[in-house]
Amino acid sequence: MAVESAMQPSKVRWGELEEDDGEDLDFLLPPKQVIGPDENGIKKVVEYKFNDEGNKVKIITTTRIRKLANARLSKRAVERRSWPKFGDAVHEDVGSRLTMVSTEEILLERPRAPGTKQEESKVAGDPLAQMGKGGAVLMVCRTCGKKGDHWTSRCPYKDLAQPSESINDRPPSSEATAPATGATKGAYVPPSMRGGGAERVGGTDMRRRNEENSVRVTNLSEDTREPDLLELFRPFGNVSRVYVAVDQKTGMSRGFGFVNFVNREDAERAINKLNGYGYDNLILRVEWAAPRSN
DNA sequence: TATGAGCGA
Repeated sequence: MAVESAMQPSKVRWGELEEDDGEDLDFLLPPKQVIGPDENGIKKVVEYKFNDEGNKVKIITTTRIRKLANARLSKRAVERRSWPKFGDAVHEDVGSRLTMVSTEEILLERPRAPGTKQEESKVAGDPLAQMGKGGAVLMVCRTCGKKGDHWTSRCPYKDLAQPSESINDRPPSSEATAPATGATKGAYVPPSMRGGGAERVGGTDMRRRNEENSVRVTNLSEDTREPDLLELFRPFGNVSRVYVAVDQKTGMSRGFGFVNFVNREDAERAINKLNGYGYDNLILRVEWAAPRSN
């Protein structure tokens, strides 16, 4: 009922509607004839139609099919015919064919499509090596081991003693943090259970997401992504979160991001060292982030 | 140019 009648119109396609105005009398017409092509390459098609006034009209279409030998090819095309086979065609019997379907694998590199995430970004290779686009990749920093970015003397980490003992480097069940129950050593202890169930570790409430020690990084090049930021900041200490602001519509980086450190001192040293540091041909601005407005 | 997501009691 209601449903059926509602669906009825959608079954008729608009393209078919036009044929319905005026009856289709084509069956009254003689069939289409194709004559030739003859030895001169002339092909004739004879067909009949009704014109707008409803009169029968005979339509003859004459086509000349150029024979290849007579075809007026460009000089260059003729010349190509005499080329020896090359590429994949060398090993194949392709007759006089000049073109082949290549089976060569070609990897297309798409600039970040919206929706794709960090896996595609520079972290796949050595990010800093790729930074020295076109430049010699002979530079190898003896301090941090990065290639292609900077010499040892310019290493942003060069006068870092060593990345200060970061929490992740410690076994999770050190005396201070082991649960009172005395778990097997090496067993994972969720932060909320560390320190005998007390929620405070190092003065921080570990049950809440760590929004502390948030560092804002601006003037990022547009192809800097989160893994790149992590690479850059990790040497200063344990990073709890990296975030690069991305335009939801375009997928383009908005040129700034945030890095959260577990330890405030590490964040501070990162700010001191990386603020003003040239990265991807831009000068980074690194400073304490204001708390999120939300 | 420039201070961030989204999950669901």
